[in-house]
Amino acid sequence: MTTIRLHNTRTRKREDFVPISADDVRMYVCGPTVYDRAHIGNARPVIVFDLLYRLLRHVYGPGHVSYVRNFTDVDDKINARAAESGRSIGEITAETTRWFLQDMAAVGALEPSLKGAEHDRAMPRATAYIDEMIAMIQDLVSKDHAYAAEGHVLFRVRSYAEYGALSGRSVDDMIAGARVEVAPYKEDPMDFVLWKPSDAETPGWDSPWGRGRPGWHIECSAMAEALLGDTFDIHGGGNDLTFPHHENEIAQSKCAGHGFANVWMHNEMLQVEGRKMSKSLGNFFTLNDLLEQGVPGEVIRFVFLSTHYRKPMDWTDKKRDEAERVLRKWYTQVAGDETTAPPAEAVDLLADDLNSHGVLTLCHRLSGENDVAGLRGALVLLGLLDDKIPDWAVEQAYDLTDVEAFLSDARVTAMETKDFAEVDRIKTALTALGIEVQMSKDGVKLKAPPGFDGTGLEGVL
RNA sequence: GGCGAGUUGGCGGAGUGGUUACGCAGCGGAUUGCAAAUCCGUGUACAGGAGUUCGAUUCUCCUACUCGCCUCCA
Repeated sequence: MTTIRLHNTRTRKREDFVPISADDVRMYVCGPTVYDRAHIGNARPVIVFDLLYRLLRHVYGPGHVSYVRNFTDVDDKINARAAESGRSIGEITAETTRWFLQDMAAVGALEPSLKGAEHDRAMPRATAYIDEMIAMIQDLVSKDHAYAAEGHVLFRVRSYAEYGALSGRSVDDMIAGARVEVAPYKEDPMDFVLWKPSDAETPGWDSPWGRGRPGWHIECSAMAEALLGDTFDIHGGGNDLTFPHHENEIAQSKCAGHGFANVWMHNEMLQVEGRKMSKSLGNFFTLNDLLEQGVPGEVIRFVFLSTHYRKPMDWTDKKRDEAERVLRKWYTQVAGDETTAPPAEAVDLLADDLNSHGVLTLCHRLSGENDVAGLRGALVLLGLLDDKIPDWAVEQAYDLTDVEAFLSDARVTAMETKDFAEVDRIKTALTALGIEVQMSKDGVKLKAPPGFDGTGLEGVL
């Protein structure tokens, strides 16, 4: 069996991956807070961990992998969005969740699944696990790892000696550098909220500490335990979550007596044209914006896969264009073929800490060798190809036979008279329309650009 | 200030203790009426310094620079 090697943030080393149970390999990835469209950066962890999910399914079998990704549907940003828009929270979270799934499906991400369970249980909504969160908080309070104060419940960070191990910082350093306004009810500035009170307008649930809502960190700890058990294999997310989110998850779960995750994986951030994406720089856009502009999801995925997940990735128009050209070529090449197992070399590359770029390089080679089956298998493994070639890459059906004949006739005449003026005129005009003109001994061949509808041809004939 | 990741040819981007991939662009050639497409060929780049070593781009340390995180942003 292929040995997968993964970089573990916890140990800062690339390690052989040994699942707790090869019968059910379990992975948890932090999902979105559903208050708005997913921006392009949100797609990176989704694509990265989708790739890992596909690799795990390939190595251990599709029925032997459990992958959970949550939706955070209780959050102050959602509350704020509801207040400013006048819409209900339920409406906003339902719509945003739908958008998220559509956008991620467009970039080839499989939906998570849980071995032996209903499919949608693998994508838990935080609000469906409030009872589990309350139970976990009660447990932490009973073990003295948490305390109630003024309607809040706070995690006592000093009670967990290992706090900071994942992100490599000491509690004292954190306090020294913290720009935190310390709430008066906190025993220690580093303590974080497990539960907070809700007023009448804010969503809330009854609890031993009064009506309130959970803090963000406890959600993932509770849902991971409920769905994957108290010890599982891989926990993933963007590297901006390493601290404090993942550090806090570890503290909560470990103190509750769970083994929690063995391997921690973090993807690097995404930049746009060399700069951090932000609304103030005007380079902020959503996945949906790109899709609406006609950028195919496969092209977006290709660009993401062309940089290793642990390196910063830059989204540029140049990369987008190049990705489209390459994919169009490959898709044309593998069209009509049957999908077979991916080349072992492709699997090995991916197994080496997800060397997706290496697999793309291999695809270039397979394409050059015209190894259609290998190329197709590799593309399927990468999630760049399903059963059929995407519509945008299918050779355009626009019939140019008449034009080909017309040009061919003119060319035959020109060959005799040695006067190529008319042929050149036609060629130039066709090229201006975006049509690719190929002339050889065998005759004339024309290729219409994507979406060509014949407009402008009357001026040529 | 602390912590983390990164720095490879014109651009993108892999990888390796000892001849550095691959893609794009460029250049040369084949082919073509000319092109396009295709094919062939072509590039002495590994941030700087010190150390370990017979030998380092690859390991260690230091410096510089870039990016991210430091209470809820993937």
